[in-house]
Amino acid sequence: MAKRSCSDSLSPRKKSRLEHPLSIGNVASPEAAAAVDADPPLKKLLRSLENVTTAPPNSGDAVVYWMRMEDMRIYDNRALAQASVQALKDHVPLLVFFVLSPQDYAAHDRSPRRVDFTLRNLCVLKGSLAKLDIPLHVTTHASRRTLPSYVVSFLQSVNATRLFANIEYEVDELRRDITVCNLANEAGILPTLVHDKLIVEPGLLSTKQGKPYSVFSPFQRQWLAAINKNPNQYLAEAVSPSANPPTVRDHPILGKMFSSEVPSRVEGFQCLDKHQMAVIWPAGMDAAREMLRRFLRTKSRHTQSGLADPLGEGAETSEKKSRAMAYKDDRDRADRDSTSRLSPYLAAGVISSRECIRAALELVGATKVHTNRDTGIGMWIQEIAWRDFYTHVLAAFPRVSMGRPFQEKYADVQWETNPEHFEAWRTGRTGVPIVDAAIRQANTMGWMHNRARMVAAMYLTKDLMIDWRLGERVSLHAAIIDGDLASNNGGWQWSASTGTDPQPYFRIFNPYSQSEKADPNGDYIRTFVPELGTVFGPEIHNPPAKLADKLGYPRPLVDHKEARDRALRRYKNPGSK
DNA sequence: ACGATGTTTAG
DNA sequence: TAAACATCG
Repeated sequence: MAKRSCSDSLSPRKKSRLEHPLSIGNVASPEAAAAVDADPPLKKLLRSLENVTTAPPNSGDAVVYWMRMEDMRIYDNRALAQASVQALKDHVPLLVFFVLSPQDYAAHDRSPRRVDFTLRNLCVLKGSLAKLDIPLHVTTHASRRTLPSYVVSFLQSVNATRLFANIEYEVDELRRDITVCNLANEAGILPTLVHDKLIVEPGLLSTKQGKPYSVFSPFQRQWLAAINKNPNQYLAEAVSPSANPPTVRDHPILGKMFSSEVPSRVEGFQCLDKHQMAVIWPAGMDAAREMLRRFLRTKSRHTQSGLADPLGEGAETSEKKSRAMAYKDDRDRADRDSTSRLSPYLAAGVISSRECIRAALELVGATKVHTNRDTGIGMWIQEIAWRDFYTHVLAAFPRVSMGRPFQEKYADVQWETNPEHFEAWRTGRTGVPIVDAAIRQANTMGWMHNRARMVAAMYLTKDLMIDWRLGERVSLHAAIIDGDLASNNGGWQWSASTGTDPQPYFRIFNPYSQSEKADPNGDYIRTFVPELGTVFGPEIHNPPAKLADKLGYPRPLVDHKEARDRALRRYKNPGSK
């Protein structure tokens, strides 16, 4: 069973496993959580970088860019850009290094699909880098504990002078990188870690009291102001890496790396529908850019079934609204190809969010970033702001990823522990069509429409009253190809009302009215819930028991109104039944 | 990034 | 009479 993130940081005494027949993983004690928040690992990393004492080395055989599973691209990649500039300056070749770390993937509940997506992207990158005579060396290292020393001995084995990497903001990754920096420093290798994932780096924005933002709206205001004040800083494209001198291929160690293979699998992460995933989510920057172009430039097209055709070209549009332009009105429609579908690419860093914003601004001829015009583009840029926000929250309040609710007052909310209910939710057999369609979409596509995510998550946490942490783990672990710890955690805590959302606990979706809005004709439901494939009337949103029985579709597990009252009761008075 | 319910308004 | 709006949870 996978362990929860950061578990190894807690003393065994302070580990408290909630009494729960369903494993939600380890939950940090309030004291441990407070301690991590008081001095977040990101600050520690930045401090240890300041303390690096190594003098810039002037001889060696390589500058190394260590690519990780969240920055898998060559273009607009800050660490890679800096590494390349430095390599050129130092007259040494640039080497790209990647370590597959199965224990980390297990600890972070990565899905086999996500791991497979990583491998597929590595294959594409290997070829693209080779064209620049840059070797990509991919290895597997089983033990996450010894990974830092493994990385540093690799650096020594290629006689590296410098190490470049983009910062990963998860707690375990930050702690790993602190150790790597210290070890590299001791070994005389100069480490450089840079902010790259977000438009605005974590820690930069703060309230008038100097505290990190914990509410989205004011965060977004500041976020926009910062970007518009200095767009060149925040939206600039990082320089593309220069080619190595071709003589690198003669180097006894680096030369061999051109012919080494990217592993085809990672032990314990067998992806059973590799081929289908490769069709829906092709790897590589070209695929990501094509996805972006489709969103910005084409009008959505729907298949006969009503399911948005994930690979359909769409109609190139000049006058008609593109999908991006229609985003404001269409984004809550689960039955349409209404969203960009870029999340797998953004999560893996195959495309940068900077590039997304640049392309969106260019489309509407705007020079300022805004989120409130009626072009649709503004609403889409807001989604990128949410992405930044949740990583800022994770960086400033790392306990949210250690099993703690952002709002501690909800730490004692009583959760139901019915394993049959959880199993029904996980497999898409809750008897609520929109919820089941959502879950089954994730199980078949590795991806879920954003509105469907909210509806499905809200149903688990408020109707079934099952712990959000279980949903958080399972959604990443089982099916989803686009898992990002910060966004996933933020989304789940939003759904569970334990998060940063200042709206009170009574934000409870009515799954049936949500269904009518997200899927007015039932196309989405019929596509993913074949039992209901012959139901065309409005009853598809909530099939009468007789009809459900006849079609072999399950009856609802709970009555929504009763469940709603139960949730209201429990949140009003955490600890009560 | 809400829902249920009651009240007002447009037609 | 239904859609829009306001209020409260």
